[in-house]
Amino acid sequence: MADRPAPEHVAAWRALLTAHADLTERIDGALRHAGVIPLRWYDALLCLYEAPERRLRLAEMARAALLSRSGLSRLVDRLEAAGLLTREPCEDDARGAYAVLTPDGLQALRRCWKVYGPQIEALVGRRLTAGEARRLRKLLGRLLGPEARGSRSS
Amino acid sequence: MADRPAPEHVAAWRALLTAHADLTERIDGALRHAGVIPLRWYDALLCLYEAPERRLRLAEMARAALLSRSGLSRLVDRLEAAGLLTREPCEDDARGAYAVLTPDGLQALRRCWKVYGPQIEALVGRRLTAGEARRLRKLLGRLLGPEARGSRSS
DNA sequence: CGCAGATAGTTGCGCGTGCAATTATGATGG
DNA sequence: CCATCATAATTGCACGCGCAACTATCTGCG
Repeated sequence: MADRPAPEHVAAWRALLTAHADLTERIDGALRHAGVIPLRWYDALLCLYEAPERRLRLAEMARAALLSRSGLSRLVDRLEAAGLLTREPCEDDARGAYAVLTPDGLQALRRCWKVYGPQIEALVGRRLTAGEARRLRKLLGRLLGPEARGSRSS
Repeated sequence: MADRPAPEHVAAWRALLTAHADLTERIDGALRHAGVIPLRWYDALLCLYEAPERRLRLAEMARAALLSRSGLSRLVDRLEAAGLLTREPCEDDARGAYAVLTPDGLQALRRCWKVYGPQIEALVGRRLTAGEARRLRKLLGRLLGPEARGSRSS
């Protein structure tokens, strides 16, 4: 019942919180200082960039960008106002809409990467070897798992 | 100049963002659902709990709780309004103030842990062995480092 | 066909946050 | 002793977010 977690697990979780807060702040600060789009915008636009035809349904985009639907809706408002993407109606389903990356959006993405890339290199690349980074990615990936519900099933 | 990061490092960074967003959302949801204090409040109160005499200068607390000063100031307002801590003037320095944990605050901390602990166990403990958790913590810890300023030197 | 229920997206609302400016106090130098 | 600058904390402001409620459309069943 109590399910008390082991100290190692708590420490790992707290390290995750700290590392995230620290790195996010530094990177976002660097982006702001350089006058390029913020991290959230980058993430959202990158989702489009990686999608087939550089377009996504808004709900997909919300999932990919780790945002709530309403949050995404407003973000798309801002990105559209900035000319970095456009909304396009969906032909199959009149309720739905696509967000489509514009040339300006692609350019913003590239400009941002000129700052973002070096930041990742400075904050991650210089601190971890390639092998360590792979291990880190794997360990973090395990935390997402399919509900980890070995719980009972088996 | 370009400092392009290796794909492994980018993947690790993205995994960190994803894992943080996913776990934070789940845990905070569980806390809200259980009607206990949210994660931020817990973190802040825990800083006090771990401090000598269960009191901290507000600036220290801001650092420990990963918040800006203004953010912390408002958070302390809310926590004080909820009776979970009190502000006490600092004798050495009339500008400063301490935040001090109250008995109610301690109780809130314990109640929250009853939900938070099992969540960590479910989301981290069941997915990583103790050894893996230790490795994860170490890798994440390396990301904070002392500015990793080999920068140029070499 | 027509209505109930599900689904896509948007909007009202309140909250929490950071930045910049402000207030109050401490430290330093003429 | 007073002026100057640094520091601790708070406050004005605008922004971004999620939840819940809403509108519009699609789906299925009688």
